This record gives sequence, structure tokens and C-alpha cells, in this order.
Amino acid sequence: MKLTRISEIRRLELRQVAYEVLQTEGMAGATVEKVAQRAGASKGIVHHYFKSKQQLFEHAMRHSNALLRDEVIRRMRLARTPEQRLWAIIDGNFSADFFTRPMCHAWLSLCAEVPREPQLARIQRVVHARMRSNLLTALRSLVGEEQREHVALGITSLIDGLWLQMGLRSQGLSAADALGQMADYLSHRIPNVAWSQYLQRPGSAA
Amino acid sequence: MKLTRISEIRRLELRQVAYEVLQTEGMAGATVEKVAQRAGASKGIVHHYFKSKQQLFEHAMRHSNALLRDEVIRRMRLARTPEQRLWAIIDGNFSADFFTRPMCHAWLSLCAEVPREPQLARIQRVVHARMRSNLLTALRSLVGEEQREHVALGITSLIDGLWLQMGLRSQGLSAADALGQMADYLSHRIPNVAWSQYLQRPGSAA
DNA sequence: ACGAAAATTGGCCAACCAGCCAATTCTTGA
DNA sequence: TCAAGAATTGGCTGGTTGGCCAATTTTCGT
Repeated sequence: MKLTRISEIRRLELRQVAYEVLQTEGMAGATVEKVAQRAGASKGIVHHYFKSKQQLFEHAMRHSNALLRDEVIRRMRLARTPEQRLWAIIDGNFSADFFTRPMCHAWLSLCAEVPREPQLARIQRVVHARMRSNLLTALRSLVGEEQREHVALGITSLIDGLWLQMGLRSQGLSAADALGQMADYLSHRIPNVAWSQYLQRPGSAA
Repeated sequence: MKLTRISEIRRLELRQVAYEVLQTEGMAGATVEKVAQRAGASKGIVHHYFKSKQQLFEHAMRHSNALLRDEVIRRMRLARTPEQRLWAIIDGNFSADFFTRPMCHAWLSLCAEVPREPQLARIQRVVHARMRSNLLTALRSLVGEEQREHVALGITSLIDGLWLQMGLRSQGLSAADALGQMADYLSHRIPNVAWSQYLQRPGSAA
């Protein structure tokens, strides 16, 4: 019995490679041939698994999204209180493994295409909806109902803004800097929770 | 005597048109021919004024940057107090004329190229330095010296994050929403200033 | 072992594009 | 008016890319 068909393996490999190429080449410079070459395969095989370049990078976006989602889920499992759940979301978005300049460049390249690629826009909507839902749930006991949406938008915007800083600043930004900003925001916006405690043990939410 | 040579007029027109094309086509889809066509000119004339496509869009970035800078300067002139100066910077970044989806799309396209185009990175550095300088000056009497850089980074990130939301959200974001978020941030981070007063008269800092 | 199906190759093609340039039109100063 | 120079045209070219496909190799069930 075959659990994983070769086709599934190839699909996963290629979308991973496509995402890597995106990190260094950007959307315009990322050609099907470069993806094939980096994967050690021929150009034809890429088109065998993805009917178009567009679809290939659509799956690359799903890939990066899955990485981020898993980081958040892992931290969510360990969280026991609403504060911990909220911090799990934030900390997951600045996981040291993913909050890097190359990752940010790939993310930016994809974001820039969203307005013109309905499929990417669809993925973006799903990502956004999940983030909003997670935040609203965690905020339920922390913020009054009439302010929850507002605070959720503020947190989302600050996260995205810090990612942008990582990509655009000359010397980048450390995950600790970003988490410091988030803790600072939360300390002022949602007092009576000692948010700074989460900065002591970086990478952990429990 | 001729104040404005035709060459200068053309350069201004073309960089403006290049920026408009960027709004709808993105960086990959923005060809020299499309810019020429939209400008009602031939492809050759574009290369006559800009030695390369790269240089053309470098000037397009300067163009968009100049628009934003002027908006901030205009509000700065009317500001009399540090709070007003700080709000002038923020309000200028969400001027109703520029805080639109097409503008955001062009901005995103340029941001996504920054990592691979040293010239764009150079412009980006200048923009960032000016923003930082403006913010630190305005914050001098509002925030303790040891926290100024931190708050300046927070404000910058939140502004960029809200721009990103404008570009990525399905239904966009109004300038009022964005300014509401900024006022909310300032109210909690820099209390004892009635930031909400600035929301009464949208578009004005005085 | 064998044959069908899956996987893979490498090259072809049509489309597109940036850069270039010779020829033409327009502007301007004397 | 009339050159001289600036402005502009439009087509050419070399190079690249995405999509396609016929041919070949590999895998796998029987």
C-alpha cells in the first residue's frame, strides 16, 4: 500500500521550492525554469504538476501560509488562558524560524500580486478571516465587545507593519524587537495583564 | 526665456504615468510600451528620457514619495504644538486623496522590489530616515528620551500596517478607520493629550 | 516478468519585451 | 528665413518565458 504517491511528494517539493525561489527572485524574476532547476528537475515536470505558473505560486502562497498557521497552532495547544492564547497568535507570527528577511521578501512579493490575482486574493481572505477569528476569540474576556473588532484590527495592522519593517529596514528587525513592540502595544491597550512576562522566555507561549 | 524645458515636462509626465500604470499592472505587468501608450506617446520617447525601465520606475517611486512628503509638509506648516506636528505626520500619511487602493497597490509593488533593486532601497532608506527624524522631533516633548525610538517604530509600523490592510482587505479601509486606529494608539501610548480631538475635523491638523 | 499507467524529459513555438537606432518632424535662436 | 539641435517616431533584434507535446523512462499491479 502506498501512503504517499510520488505525485503528492512532487507537489509538496515543488511548492516549497517555488516559495524559496520567490524569496530571492521576487514574482517577476521567479520563472518556471528556475523553480525546476532548483528542484533538480526539468521544466516540463513543473507544468505536469501545476497547469500554470499562476497555479504554482498560488500553492506557494498556501505553503507559506501553512507554515505560519502551524506555528500558531503549536503555541495555541500550550495556551491555557485567554492572555496566553492571544500571545500565542502574536508569538507565532514572529517565530524566529520564519520572521526573516527572505521570508518577508517572499511574503511581500505575494502580497503585491494579490490585487491582480483573484486566487491569491481568495487565500488572503481566508488567512485574514482566520486571524480575525482567532483574535476575537482570545479577546473575548480581555476587551469589551464594542472594542474587540477595533483592537483586533490594531493588532493585525501592527503585526503586518512590523513584518514590513523587517523587509524594508536597512538592517532588518529582530524577532525580539517585534515582540517588544507587540508587548508594548498590549501593555498600554490591555492593561492589568503582565504582557512583559512573555518576553522573558522567547519562543514560548506557555 | 524658457523656464520649463519640454524635456522636464516630459520627464514629469512620464514618471506620473509610470506610477499610474503601476497602480493597475504591478511591477511585472508594467511595460515601457504600456507607459508610452497611456501617455499617448511612442515607446522610443520613454527610453529617450529614461535610460532604462529600472530608472523609469525609480523616478515613479520618487514621484509617489514626493506626493506624500508634500501632504505632510502642508500640514506641518499649520502645526503649532508638538502634538499637532505629530498628528500632521500621521494625518498626512492618510490623506484621503492618496490613501486609496490603487495607490496602495502601486506602493506595494514598489516595496516588493526594494530587496532586489539597490536604487529603490536607497530611496526607501531616505523615506524611512525622514519619517524617523520627523517623528523623533515631534515626540521630543511628548515621550521620554529612552522610549522615543521605540514609539517612533511603533507609529511607523502601525502606519505601514494600516496601508497594507487597505491593500489586502476585501473591502478596503477608510481613511477615517485608519486615523481612528492611530488616535487609539496614541491615546493609550501617549495619554494626557486629547488625540481624539483631531478626529473631529478630518483632513486638518490645525 | 510484463504491460499499463505514471513520471519525466527536452525541445519547440508563439508571444512578449527592453533596448537600440536610423529616419523624420518640430522647435528655436540668429 | 533657415540651419542646428531637440524631440519624436516606429520598427528591428536578441533574448526570455510560459505553455505545450511527443517520446522516453520508471514504477507498479498482476
